[in-house]
Formats: sequence, structure tokens, C-alpha cells
Amino acid sequence: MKNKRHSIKDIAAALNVSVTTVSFVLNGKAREKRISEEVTKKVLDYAKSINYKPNQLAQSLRTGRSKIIVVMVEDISNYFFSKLARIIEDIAYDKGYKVLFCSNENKDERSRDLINLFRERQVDAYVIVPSPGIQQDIAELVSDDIPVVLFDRYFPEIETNYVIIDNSEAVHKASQHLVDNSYKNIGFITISSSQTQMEARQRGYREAMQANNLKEFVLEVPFYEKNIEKVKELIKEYIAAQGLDAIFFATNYLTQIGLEVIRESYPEKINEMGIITFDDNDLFKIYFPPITAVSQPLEEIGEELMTTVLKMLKNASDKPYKNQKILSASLIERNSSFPNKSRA
Amino acid sequence: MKNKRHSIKDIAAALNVSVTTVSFVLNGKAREKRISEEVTKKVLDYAKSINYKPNQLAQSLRTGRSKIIVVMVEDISNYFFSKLARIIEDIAYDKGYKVLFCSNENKDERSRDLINLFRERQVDAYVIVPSPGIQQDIAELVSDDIPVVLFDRYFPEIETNYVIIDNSEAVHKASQHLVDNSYKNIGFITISSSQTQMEARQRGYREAMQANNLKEFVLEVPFYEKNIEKVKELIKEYIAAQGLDAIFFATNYLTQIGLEVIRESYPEKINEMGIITFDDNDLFKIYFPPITAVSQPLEEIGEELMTTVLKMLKNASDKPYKNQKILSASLIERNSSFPNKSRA
DNA sequence: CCTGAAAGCTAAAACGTTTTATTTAATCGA
DNA sequence: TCGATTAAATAAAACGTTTTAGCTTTCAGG
Repeated sequence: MKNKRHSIKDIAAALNVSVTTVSFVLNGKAREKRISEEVTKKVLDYAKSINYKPNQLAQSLRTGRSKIIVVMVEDISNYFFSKLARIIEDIAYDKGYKVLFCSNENKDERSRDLINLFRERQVDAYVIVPSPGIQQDIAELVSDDIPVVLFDRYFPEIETNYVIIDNSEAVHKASQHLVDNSYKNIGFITISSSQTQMEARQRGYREAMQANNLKEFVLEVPFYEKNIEKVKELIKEYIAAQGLDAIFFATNYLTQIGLEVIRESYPEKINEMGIITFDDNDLFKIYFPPITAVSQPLEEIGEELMTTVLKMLKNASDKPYKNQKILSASLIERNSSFPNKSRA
Repeated sequence: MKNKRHSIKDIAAALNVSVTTVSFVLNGKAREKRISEEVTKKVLDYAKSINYKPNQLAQSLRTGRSKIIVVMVEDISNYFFSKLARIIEDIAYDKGYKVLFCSNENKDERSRDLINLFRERQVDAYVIVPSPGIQQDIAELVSDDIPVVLFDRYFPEIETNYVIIDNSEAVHKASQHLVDNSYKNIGFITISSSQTQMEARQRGYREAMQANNLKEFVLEVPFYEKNIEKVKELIKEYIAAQGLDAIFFATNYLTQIGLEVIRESYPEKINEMGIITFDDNDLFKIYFPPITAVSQPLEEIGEELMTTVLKMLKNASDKPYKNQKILSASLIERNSSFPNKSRA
């Protein structure tokens, strides 16, 4: 049966009251607008009986609020982001919001396109992993009083809310863990990037090396290098050149390439070298050897992001909600960072 | 500068024409509605000069179309689905559609909740990976003339469009590959489920065994078993009991658990046993040994899904677009299914 | 009996479009 | 010259809400 949808008008007509009354009642303003108990009940009952659901489009048009939150990440198919998406999704639906996920591929142009796209579509709020040069556009959103929360990285120069983790502390601690396990020549493979999270990670590594009077071996892969073979070549040469006994990979992406290089070119090293990766992945647990990983607190990040965004939406722009949160990552110790433990 | 948004009315006022005229011109109906070249150009130019963008909410309210497509998968944080999401996202934005991703966890109740949620929000179309008992609700969508495309699995009993892969053929071929590599006792670990894709996979395996006169060893893990330890136990016993020289894992999830079991309990076997998994994952490539995988054609699936949905949206309900597509998966041969190849 | 306030309800405008029906002016054919 | 046609444009309704500003009715107090 193709039950055409009921409108407020239908209810009003059926009960012989005005549309206004129905609207007041359904919006819980019966008291405030002094609608009688009797009428209130009548409306409520009837609405329930026909299973009335308001037309959200009309509601949005009138109120200017779409109940849509955009979550823009670097790549939704990335383990970290997709796990987080799953968490955010649950919270949002629970609160009556829809979430639009999109990927900016860490490119400014794409970020800009997406932001513009969504501004046209009166999205209510933005949760963004910003690409490097998108500062200006973020600042504009903020100055237009549109709720924005950044995460994973941020721009120190602009006043925004953000949820990040203490990257340098996390890497420092993890590096120290390698040192404690008597690795001496610890390499750090990262991406050449001035984004806050990458700089912090490198800083954490360098500080740990300095604190232990160890030599620093940093390989910065050009971040614009899309050719995986080129990257593999770089890593291969790097491993060959330095006499490393451990490697810290600053991103999951690099870990994957790095492990591939090791498997292809230095298979004997896989059980000798200390290995730590930034960002965990289910599969690292079952690797041979299981890979030690710096793991971000996904649940916590997701919750923090959503409560922030929801509070920003609730608070008027004259008393903005301020929240700049720095969470801690944890180190999941697995065999790959212990020289003695059985490696298989 | 907080540039308040322009409306059609603003344009009309500025140019001294009617709102109607502006609307016609902007919708490309100038010709059809015989608006003069002169006025048409004037409107177009002005609209461009102020960078006019229509209010989509108002548009949607009037036309009844929201330009939103829902993509409901089992779990958006699953590798296969998140990769696919990334592909769908691109196509959709390109065509002016937004995509709402959501996860039903393969549970009927959650599926139903989500479908109801979205029906209230006048979503235009649905791309769904259906949970086992959601048949009725899907049938309702279809009978209400709402575009739906199923994928990954489908319901043979109801007339829907779908995009699936030939699971039985894919598994048959992959099993044959094991046989060709002289494995004799090939186990098949799957989930107890009557969903089309799982039945087809098991069928493929059984047919291959029969064709080669080999014994069938199937382990069906109860699909409702959420306790991972229990599942590990089952797999562990299974491996101990049968004298297997190869295992075919019917889902990625089982592969991960299975590899964990092997690592923990039978580490010596990892380099002896033939292993094949259904659904690839970037990390299988760098595993020790690299894992042979049945790989679904993600791009193709994504494109097929989107063209189907877009065509359904375009075609009127009196001449519905019909598309039931069965694609082929490919076998990515890696070391884990070759007894002779170096395994590291 | 009148006044003013309170209680209870509602008409109508507004949000920004699309679309139907209509108006006006110009042109044409005979 | 007149009626008919066509070209060009538009007024107004509609989509389904929310919200402002009023409108009745009742009743207490003087």
C-alpha cells in the first residue's frame, strides 16, 4: 500500500484544530504556548496513531538547519579513519544527525571543492582533517560562525576547536621503548611535511634519541611522491646505507611499503630488526612477527569530536563553546620491538 | 565578510524581471519557455557574477528530491566496504549527489531502523548490503518505487536490481588452484549462514573438491558467535583434528582469526600450509608469506552500482531500469598457495 | 456591568524554490 | 480591420514546516 505521507495539515484537518496548534504540540511547546492538556493529548495521540514523521526538508528550510554534519578525512578507506567513521556514525545517528563522510586526499583543492559544495547545501557543522594549505578556508568557516572541529592535525595560528593526540609524546615514549630494548641504531622513516602531526612525531623521535645520546637517522620521503616504486627504492637504499637495527615508521602507509621492501629485499632482517609503526591495524597483530604499534584512542577521539561539535551546535555564537583537546596514544607492544622474544 | 546568500528573488529584483523568469533561465528552460535571448543572457551573467547557488533544501522541498543516496553496508570500517565507499563517493559527488554511508552490522533490526530513518528524510535511493532477514523491508521499498540496488548478496525471491560477483565460480577456481598446486586435504572455514554469497562460496568449494575426488572438510563457525576466543578455539580444534595441508577462509574476518590461531598455536605450519582468503587486503601482500586472495573488482562494482542507481533515478517508474549484474572476481596468486615457492 | 488580564487557540507570513495558468503585447492572415 | 496566433513574461500556488502577532473567550475584580 503506497501510504502517502502525512503532513501537519492532515493532522490539523482531522482534529479540527489549526496547523499552528499541531506544530506547537509536536514541538513540545504546548505548555509554553498554553495549549490545553486536552488538545495536547489529542494531537499527540493522533500523531502517534498515524505514525506521523515531520518532513525534514521543510523543517530545514524553515529553520535553516539541515541536521547534517560533514566529516572530511584524508581517505575514508584508511583503517584509522574508517574505524573512526564507524564510531562517529553511531553517535551522530543517535543524536538525530546524519553524517556525510568524504575524503580530501590531503589535497587543498579537493578540500576546497568539498567545503564549497557543502556550504551550498547548508550543512550544520564540519569535522575536518585539514589538508596542509586549507587554513584560509577553515578560518572563513570559523569567522562565519559555522561550527568546525579539526582533528589529527590543526593550525596553531587560527582559533579553532580541535581534537588531536600528543604525537611527540607518543613517539618519544615508543622510541624510548626501542632504546630500552637495547636497539642502538634506530631509524625514523617519515614524510616530508610541515603538518603539525608529522612535525610532532619527528620531534618526539629526535628528542628521544638526544635524550639517549643516540644518533638520529631520519628519512623524509617527499610527500608529493605518488610513485610507490620510487618510495620503495628510497626506503631500500636507506636501509642498505645506514646500519640500522630498528625502524620507526611514522605512518601506516610507510609501514606497509617498508614491510614490503623488507620482505622483498631483506627477508632475513624481518626477524632481527626492531619495528614500530604509527597507527595500529588489525592485521599487525597477526603479522610475523606481530608489529608493535602506536595506537590512537579511537573511541575517545570519536566521542570527543562529537560532543564538541554537538555542543557548538547548541551554543549560540555569542557564547561559543571552546574545546581544544590533546589526548594520549598508547603503545601496543608486540614482538617486533623485542630482540629476544620469539619472533614467529 | 559575512555575505548573506543570494536567492532567486534577489536576482529577480536586481534585474527587474520575475522570479519565474529567473527560475526558468537557471533551469535551462529558457528556450522551451521562450525567454528571449537577451533576458536569458542577462540573468545568466548576473547569476554568475554574484556566484549564485540555489538553496538545495528549497529545491528539494519543492521537487521532492533530496539528491542524497544512502549506501548501507555491513561495516564501513571493513576493508572491502571502505575501499568501495571511496569509489562510490567520487562518482556520486561528480554527479551532484551526496552519499550517506551507514553500517547495519548485518543485523536486521539495525537495518530496519536505518531504512526507516532515511525514509523519513526523503532520501532518493538506496544501495544496500542486506542483512539476512530484511527481505520484507526491501520488498516494500521496491513496491513503493524507491530505487534500490543490492550488492554483495541478494534475495532471489524478490525482484530487485543487484550487483554481485560470481562467488561460487570464484571459489571453485581458487580451490582448483590449490588442487593444481598438489594440496590434497583442503579445508574450508566459513560461517554458518544461508545468505546467498556464503552459500555460493561453499558450493564453489564443494564442487571443486568433488570434481577432483577430494574429501571435503568444512568448518562452519556459528554466525552469531561474537566471542572471538570461542571462534579461535573452534578453528584451533579443527586444524588439529583434520590432517589439512591447506585452508580456504571464506571471509576476511575468518582469515584474520585463522592466521592468529596459526601464529599462536601452529607457527611451524604457516610456511607449509596452503592458504587462500576471500577478499584481499593491502596487508596480505606484505604478509609472511604473502597471502593468496580472491579479489573482488572494486572499481567495477562501484561503477556498476552507481550507474544502476543513477539510471533508476532518471527513469520514470513506468519504465523501470532493470539491471542484475554478476561480475567476476579474480585470484591474486601469492606465495601462500604454492608449496614450493620460497615462503618468506 | 465594565475592564483588563489570562487562557486557549489560530491566521498568515516566511523559508527559497518549481510549475501551472494567465496576462500582455506584438504579429499575422485574410 | 479584426480575430487568431505567437512570443515573452509573470502572478500565484505549492512543497511542509515554524513562528510572529493577534484574535476570541472567559473570568476576576471593582
